Amino acid sequence: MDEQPRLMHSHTGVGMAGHPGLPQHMQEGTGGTDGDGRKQDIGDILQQIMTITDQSLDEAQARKHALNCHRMKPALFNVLCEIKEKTVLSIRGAQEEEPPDPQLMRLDNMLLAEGVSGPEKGGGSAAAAAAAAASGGAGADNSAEHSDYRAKLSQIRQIYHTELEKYEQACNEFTTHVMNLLREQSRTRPISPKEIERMVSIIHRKFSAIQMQLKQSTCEAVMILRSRFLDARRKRRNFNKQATEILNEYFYSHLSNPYPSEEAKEELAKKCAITVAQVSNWFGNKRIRYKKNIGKFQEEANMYAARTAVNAANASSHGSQANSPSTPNSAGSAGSFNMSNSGDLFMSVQSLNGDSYQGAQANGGWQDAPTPSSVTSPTEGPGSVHSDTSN
DNA sequence: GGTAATGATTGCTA
DNA sequence: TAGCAATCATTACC
Repeated sequence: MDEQPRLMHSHTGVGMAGHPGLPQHMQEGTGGTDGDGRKQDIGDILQQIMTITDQSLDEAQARKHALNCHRMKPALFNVLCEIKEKTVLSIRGAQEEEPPDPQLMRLDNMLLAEGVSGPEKGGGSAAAAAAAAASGGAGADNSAEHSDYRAKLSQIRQIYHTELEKYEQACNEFTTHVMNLLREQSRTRPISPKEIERMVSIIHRKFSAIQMQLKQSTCEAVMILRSRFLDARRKRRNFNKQATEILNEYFYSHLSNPYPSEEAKEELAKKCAITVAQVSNWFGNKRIRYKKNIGKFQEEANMYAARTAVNAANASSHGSQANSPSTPNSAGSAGSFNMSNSGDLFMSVQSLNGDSYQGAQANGGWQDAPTPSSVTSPTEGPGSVHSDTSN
C-alpha cells in the first residue's frame, strides 16, 4: 500500500508527458500551450497528493473530494495502474501459473474412490464390498459389517460435506468483502480490475490450502475405518462346528504326522469354506496346543478315534458288500483324506481299548515324522505307525 | 466381569 | 519357506 507514494514520486521527476504508458489523449499537443497546461495540471495533482498527508483531516477530505472530481484523475489512474501492472504485479503474475497440486489430486481421487466425494451411491459400498472380499469373511456377518462400514462412511461423508460447505461459504464471504473493499479503494488509489482478480485468486488459494487439510483429515479417517474393517484379527470369527469337526477328524486320524500336504490343505479349505492359510494356522495352533497339553485333548482324541473307527467299519462292511475292498478313499467321512487304514486309526482304537494315547507324542513330538504322503499312503498299516514311534 | 478357548500375527529357526 | 513358540485380540461361556 505504501508503494503508491513511492511510485508517484519516482515518476514525478520524469514527468508524465512522453511516458511510454501515457494514454494518447495525455500525450497529444505536448508542444503547444495546451500541453503545457496539462503538464501543469498533472504536476498540481501530484503535488496535492504528495502533500495530502500533511494536512488536517478536514482539509484532506476536502482535497480528496476535489481530486476525485478532477478532470485528469481517470487518466492519471490509468497510467498508475499500467505502471503497477508492469512492475509489481507482473512479477507476481509469473509466480501464479502453478500446476495442479499432485497431493491434492491424490486426495481428491481417493475421496472419490471411497465414495466420500462424488455421487452418494457406489463408491462407498463398492469399497466395502472390496474390503469384505479382501477380508475373506464368509456370508452372514458381512451384511452387518457392510452396513456398519457404510454407516460410518456416511458419517464421515456428511461431516466432510458440512465442513466443505462452511469453508466455501466463508471463502465466498471473504472474497466478496475484499472485492468490495478494493472497489471502494479504487476510487482513491489506482486498483485495476486485474489486480482485484488476482487478489481473489490469492484468497482462493489460501482457502484451498485449508480445504486440503480437511481432505487430508477425511482421508485419514477413511483409512482408519478401512483398516478397522479389514483387520481380520479384530473381526475374528470362530470356525463353524462342521469345519472344526472336519479339521479335527483329519488331525486325529493323522496324529502320527498331522501335517497335511498342500493338496490336503486345499481340500480341507474347500470343505470347511475357509482359506488354505486358515487351515495352516489351524493346524499350527492345534499341533502346538495338543503337544503342550496332551492330557486335555485325550477325550477329544478318543471321541474322534471312535468316530473314525465306526466310519471305517461301516465303510468296510459296505465295501465288502460292494465287493471292492481295495478302495481306501471310499471309507469314512473324511473321504478323500484317506483316514481309514491308517496307523493313526490303529492308535485311536488302541486308546479306545484303554491304552494311553501317547503314540504321536512318542515319535518325538512329530519331529521325525514321515512326510505326509507316506502317512496317507493306502498301503500304510499299523506297522508303519510303530516304525514312526520307534523314532 | 473374569476366564478359557481360539483364530491370527510375529519373530525366529532349520 | 514351513513350522514352532509366544503372544495378541476376540469370542464364548459362566
